[in-house]
Amino acid sequence: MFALIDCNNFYASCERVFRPDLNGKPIVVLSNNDGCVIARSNEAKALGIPMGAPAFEYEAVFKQHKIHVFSANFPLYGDLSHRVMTLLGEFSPEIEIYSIDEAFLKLTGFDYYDLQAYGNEMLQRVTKGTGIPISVGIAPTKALAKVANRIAKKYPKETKGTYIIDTEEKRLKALKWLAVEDIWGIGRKHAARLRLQGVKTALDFTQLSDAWVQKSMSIVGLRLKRDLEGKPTLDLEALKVKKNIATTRSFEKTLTELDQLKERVATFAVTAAEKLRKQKSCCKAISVFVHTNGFRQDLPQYAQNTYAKLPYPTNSSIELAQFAQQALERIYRKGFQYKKAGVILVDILPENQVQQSLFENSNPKHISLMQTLDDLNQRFGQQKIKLAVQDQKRVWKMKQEKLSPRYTTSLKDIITIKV
DNA sequence: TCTGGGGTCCTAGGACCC
DNA sequence: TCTGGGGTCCTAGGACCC
Repeated sequence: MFALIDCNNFYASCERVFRPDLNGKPIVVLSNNDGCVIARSNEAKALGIPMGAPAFEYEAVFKQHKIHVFSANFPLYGDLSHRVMTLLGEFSPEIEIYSIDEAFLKLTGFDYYDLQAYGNEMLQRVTKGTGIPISVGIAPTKALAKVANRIAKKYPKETKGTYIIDTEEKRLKALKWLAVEDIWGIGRKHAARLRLQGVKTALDFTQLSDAWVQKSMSIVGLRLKRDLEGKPTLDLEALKVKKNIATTRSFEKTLTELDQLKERVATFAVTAAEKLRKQKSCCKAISVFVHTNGFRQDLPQYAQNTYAKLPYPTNSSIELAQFAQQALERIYRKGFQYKKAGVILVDILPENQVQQSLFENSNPKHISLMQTLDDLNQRFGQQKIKLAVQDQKRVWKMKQEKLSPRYTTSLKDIITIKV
């Protein structure tokens, strides 16, 4: 059996951990730059706030219903996620951390366990240990565990947060209940196509012919079908090193000058390089893009990206910042108001598999330099040590007007208790 | 009239996830 | 005025190899 554990309204729940006064109150969390809604508590969902709602359009609604609005606080969410995963890891030797708020556990050898009780135990442990509410779905395959989890979440009272699909009868009932567009792995496009075929539920989907599914949805669709049929097809996946590493941001105010963009792109390259070194990799190529605000059709639009093979593999912030700036110069055009830019490191390989070249290599001194840089930044705070090309005056601040404290990752934000 | 067979690598585009 | 960010996998087709 597989268990899928999913944190309920994760970001909103994180904001409540140190603010118990917000229990039962509507909460939304905004994306970077306080742009749009990326998480909602149940109360906010009930008020009809959609996912992705632009914050400026909903300001009046937030006010009217006294909705508590937060800027995204990713250090807090990342830390609480880590705590949740650590606790879940106690429940099975085999765990796959699927996303920041979800994990699969493989329950091999649990035949004589009361899984309902086991799910309840997970729930108690995580709630007590972190304050984050979770739902547990248990079933013979990953796709069915996803379905079971959905049921647990939808009917918290009846299921007490844990639902198990362990009989053919329950499987059929669950699949009949699940709308085709809500199946894990079926997105908007496929759902629309399936609807045209008369497929309304997950059960209908499993009754299509293998050939049709494979032809129109590739092997991915076929695997999913088998998994939903209760034939274990998808297995736990090991933690993999990333094949792409991106740092991209929208700007609060548009930029027009090359120098301004160069500073941003250098900073993005530095951030991406830090992530690259963290997984002990180098990259052989880089991609840089810029674009104007696509929502402003009244302004001249420009969007361009470029891909550059590097002369040698590297993970040095200094070298990558230089290459990123050179790439930017090739695509920059004067006369546009730029809204967003990004750096994506591609062609990633482990740093111990880098081929030395006879002619040109990454500066070997940068290895210890980057190590020192990372150590200092780790100790004294993110990007305390910067490159000279980066903004020294902190001109570029993200719009984060409703940021909560970093309760668990910053000593100065730690809560004080008055006795 | 008739023109082999079996591969790999790369890229763009499409689909999906959280 | 204001609209997020970061990933994965699969397929088809072209170029190329022996």
